[in-house]
Amino acid sequence: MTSAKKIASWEKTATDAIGDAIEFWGFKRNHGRVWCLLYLHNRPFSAVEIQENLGLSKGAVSMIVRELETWKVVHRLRVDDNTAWHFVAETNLMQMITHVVNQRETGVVSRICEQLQESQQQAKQSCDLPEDSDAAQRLQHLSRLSFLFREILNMFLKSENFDMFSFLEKVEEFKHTLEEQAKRD
Amino acid sequence: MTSAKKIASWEKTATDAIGDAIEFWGFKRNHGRVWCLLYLHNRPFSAVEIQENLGLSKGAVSMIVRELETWKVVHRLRVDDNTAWHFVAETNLMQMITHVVNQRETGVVSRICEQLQESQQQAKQSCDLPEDSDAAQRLQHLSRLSFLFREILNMFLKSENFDMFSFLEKVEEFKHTLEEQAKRD
DNA sequence: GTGTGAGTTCAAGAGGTTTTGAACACCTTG
DNA sequence: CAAGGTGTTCAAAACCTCTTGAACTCACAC
Repeated sequence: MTSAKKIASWEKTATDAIGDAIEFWGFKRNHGRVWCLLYLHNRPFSAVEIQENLGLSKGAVSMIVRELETWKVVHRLRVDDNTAWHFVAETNLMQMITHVVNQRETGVVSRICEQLQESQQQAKQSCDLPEDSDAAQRLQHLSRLSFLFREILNMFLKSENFDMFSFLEKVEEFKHTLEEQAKRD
Repeated sequence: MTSAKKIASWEKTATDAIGDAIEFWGFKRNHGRVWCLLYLHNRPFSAVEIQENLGLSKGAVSMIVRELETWKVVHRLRVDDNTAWHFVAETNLMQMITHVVNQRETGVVSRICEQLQESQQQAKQSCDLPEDSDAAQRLQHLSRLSFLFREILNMFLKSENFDMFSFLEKVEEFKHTLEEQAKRD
């Protein structure tokens, strides 16, 4: 509870850096710290070891490693004679990131796409927004932008061979419609 | 204070959607809601109008519009005879996003790059980490990954003509080193 | 059964951020 | 200068998320 026990200075710097990165990204700082500790050592750690190395509480370690497991960035395993669970970090960085992005972003982005479409529907149904009005066009732009993001995400996700070319086309196309809109203002 | 006054149903759906998106992105929900309101109407709004349309307090509107101004996603202007400030949304979506990403991400990503490098330095100086050890290589990988991200960001930022080709090369190169590392495990 | 250690859960607390609203400062006008 | 509308500030309140640590379950050993 008083803080870390055995961790080296360079390890603290690294785990904190990854912790900060991951927190900026919208996860908990300690998710990053725990994963990084395991990744750097590349051997099974018991919950107690994690607790001591990073100065976390028993409960915190229990929750964090389980969350890391559901993101599939940490794996649980038994070590021979030992009765306690041990944990190792996923080491395939690219695959790991792809997987996390998939779980985390896809849902949110899709929901926003749907909400914006719903807004367009509502605007049509209530007659207070002529379909060719300025506002309707702007709403359309937001909606299109959200679809563009979804498309980028999907391309990145099935990115064995990320189709940069059709992607670039889409970006250019979208930029074009934006510029036309800007001229009309 | 009791909530919105005149906003239409479709507007509420849209502003909330953008609010959610922007909040997921790490800003305040109300940043997104205010910007979206202004964007959809495309005319100068006074602080009081914003307050009434979105059901915010006087103080909140004051802070939020000022923050939006510093991000350059909203502009302040006087409207003819009127004594009060009015606000309009930036409408160039792509430019706007690029600009915000620049301000927001660049610093954070660079800081992480530096921290990871510092960790490598510390590891070298204290002799507890042989330079060719497993852990040192992993640390190297993290460091390289952070540089890759910075590179992607920079490319996106000066993306008049985003150089997809050298970008792809870099990604492939990095993937390659990761695969080699994976084999050695 | 009793004891021990591992692991989980959850209510309470700590910590952090956002919003509120009252106080204040500033104009402009009568 | 007094009045009224506008804009800012900031301490307090509301809110939300994360962590703690005690209580509990479970499994195994003696």
